[in-house]
Amino acid sequence: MLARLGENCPLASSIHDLARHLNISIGTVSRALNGRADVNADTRQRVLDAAKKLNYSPNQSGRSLRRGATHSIAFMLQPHPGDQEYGEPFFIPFLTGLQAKLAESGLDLIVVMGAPGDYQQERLRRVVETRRADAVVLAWTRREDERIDYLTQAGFPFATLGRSRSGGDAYPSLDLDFEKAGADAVDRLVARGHRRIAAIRPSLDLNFGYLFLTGYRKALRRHGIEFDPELVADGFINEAGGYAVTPEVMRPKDPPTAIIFNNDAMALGGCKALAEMGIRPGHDIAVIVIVDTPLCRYFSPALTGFRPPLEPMGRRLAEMLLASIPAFAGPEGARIIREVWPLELIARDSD
Amino acid sequence: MLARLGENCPLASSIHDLARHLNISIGTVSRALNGRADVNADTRQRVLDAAKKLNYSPNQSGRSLRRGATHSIAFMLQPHPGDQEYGEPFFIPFLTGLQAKLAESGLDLIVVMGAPGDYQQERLRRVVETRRADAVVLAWTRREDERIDYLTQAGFPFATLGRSRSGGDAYPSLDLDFEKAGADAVDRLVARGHRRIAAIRPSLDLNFGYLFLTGYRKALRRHGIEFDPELVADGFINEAGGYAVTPEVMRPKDPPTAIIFNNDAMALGGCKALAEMGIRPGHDIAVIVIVDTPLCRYFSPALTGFRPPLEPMGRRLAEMLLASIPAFAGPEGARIIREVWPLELIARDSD
DNA sequence: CGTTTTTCCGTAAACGTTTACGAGAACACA
DNA sequence: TGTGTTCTCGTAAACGTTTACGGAAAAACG
Repeated sequence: MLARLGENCPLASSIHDLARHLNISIGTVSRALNGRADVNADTRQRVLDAAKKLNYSPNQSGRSLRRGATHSIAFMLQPHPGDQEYGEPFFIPFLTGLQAKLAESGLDLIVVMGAPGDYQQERLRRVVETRRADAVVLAWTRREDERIDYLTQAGFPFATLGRSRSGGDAYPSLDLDFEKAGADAVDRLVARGHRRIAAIRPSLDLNFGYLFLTGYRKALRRHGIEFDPELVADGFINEAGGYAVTPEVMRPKDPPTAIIFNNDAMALGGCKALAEMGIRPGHDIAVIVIVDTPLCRYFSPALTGFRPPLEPMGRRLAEMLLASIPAFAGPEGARIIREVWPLELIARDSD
Repeated sequence: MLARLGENCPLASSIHDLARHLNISIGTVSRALNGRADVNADTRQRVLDAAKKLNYSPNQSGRSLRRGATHSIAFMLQPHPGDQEYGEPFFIPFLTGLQAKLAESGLDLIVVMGAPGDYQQERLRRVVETRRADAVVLAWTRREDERIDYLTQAGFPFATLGRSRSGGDAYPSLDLDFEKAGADAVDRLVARGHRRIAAIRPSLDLNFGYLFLTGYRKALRRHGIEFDPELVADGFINEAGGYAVTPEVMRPKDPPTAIIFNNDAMALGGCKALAEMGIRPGHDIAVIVIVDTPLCRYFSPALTGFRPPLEPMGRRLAEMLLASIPAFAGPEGARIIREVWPLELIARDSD
């Protein structure tokens, strides 16, 4: 036996209470509430009034059970291994947009926390198997992503923030053009006279790190610069990771004159490491961040980088997810939309 | 009509399927699954085996409906007004601890997003009225908090991260000793020769900002320093807020020689503003942060501050919440626990 | 006025669980 | 053998909805 509402909870009226109060049947009450056509306009109004007066709101469990749908979408939020003290601020604006758009369709957004490290498989199964949500939204996509394989194989609706090679094109996805951003960063640095350009990436198989490096290498080749693996390092995708891994690329002989960091947290940690080595970002070395946040703007020096439009991305991915689900898509039918958004470089003081 | 699972979803077995497969009644299956005593050990094993084989897992809606409990706890996550681009990383480790402890009791943690600005009242009502969760956890407590009034009046179980004057002592709460931290910061600065000490707080009525200022003022008085309201400023609780508001306390005549920031984001924004004024934190002015995060450690200079033990706090608050709910509390019965944890100053380079 | 259509509403089943109740079988005891 | 107890299981109701179905009353039509 688990928690029950207190007896003094004034919000426990059911559809039966309304029916009794109005002396009509529960069927009529339900139809009136759901706006069906076969109910008299007058009785509908009486039901609506009574609902407001008795503070009625539908029991979610009952409704879900009957409808076979929960009216909610789950976002899988995953602390990364190494994030004991600090998390990813990236998602809050994204979730704000996601929830705003979902709310317009009467859907709730729930965020499901996983334990660090298990990469969500277990949590995801739980959400799917207990039918806690009608669809899920995934982030941190990997190149090969077992979550995507699982969901497609299970026939469970989902959408992803980020691309993957898994699952074909059968699901909606929204991603940023990290490949182009990587190339743009190199172009800009080369135009400013740099030839030795390092790259700091998150470890794991995160796809955006892969895409970034692809663009980086292509641009180097285009400029006739030979790729030097010693100038690339992978680390935890947080401050500690950037801090730990940046010294690795600062080779004693022929060190880089510029570093591209894959995200803001790693850049902040990396700049700390540089400072401790007596190297001043923006003066002694150029720094560009691929995925920045306002943190980078308020850093000294303000870091040049690409700002992802997180809130619009959340809204858009919600639209795309809904469009892919037959029950939600309009008369034109369900369709899978995949988008890759451009990333715009914002020049600040660090390069 | 909303989304339904795809037909190829292999996870749709119900208790009836198990019963049919084993040629026994659904009652027995349910009892076996729930570990009740009145079922033969042999049949129980057969049920368990079949459940695994048919990939059974209980339908959450059905269970919730029957039990009158959802087996899940909701955390209300709220983007602040002004957080268009960036969110609060503070909560991820807290949520990690919360979910870890709840999972030990078989409970799910769901995070409910609100829209920025409405301060959750509407979302909260929705969660409570549709009975989406058995209890909720609140953060960002204000001195007078209508959410707390609402929940106590509704008799709905909840716990808070942070204290409030609302609702009496009828609910569990876990807070940090911001008053002592504020005083400790002043003590440390005074011991280092400072007499003009500014304070930057979040606006709104957030209780921890109030507590901090109380400690600050008490310590000033203890040291015989007159309180100067011109050295106190309130702003949005993010980088932009710190950036915007810090110049206000840098009065041309008799400026402060030290600033205490209430949290990490405001401190980072504030340091940016200082840098643009040609004032170097750690050299020209001392800086202390009351609630820091690893960001402060990786900043240059590393900011002196107090680190909240977020993950343990999450675990503890889960324990406290569970202990307050009769259905969960052990034989000793439900009890309300309220705790205030000390905050330890970690000296770094900024003061 | 008789017939057909429309409007409106009540009845009851169903969604997947849990659980109170009772019944049959097996067993113990006198 | 008769009575009482224990073990195990099936039956059925209940949780709060939604909805297919049918029927009564009203309206429309000839």
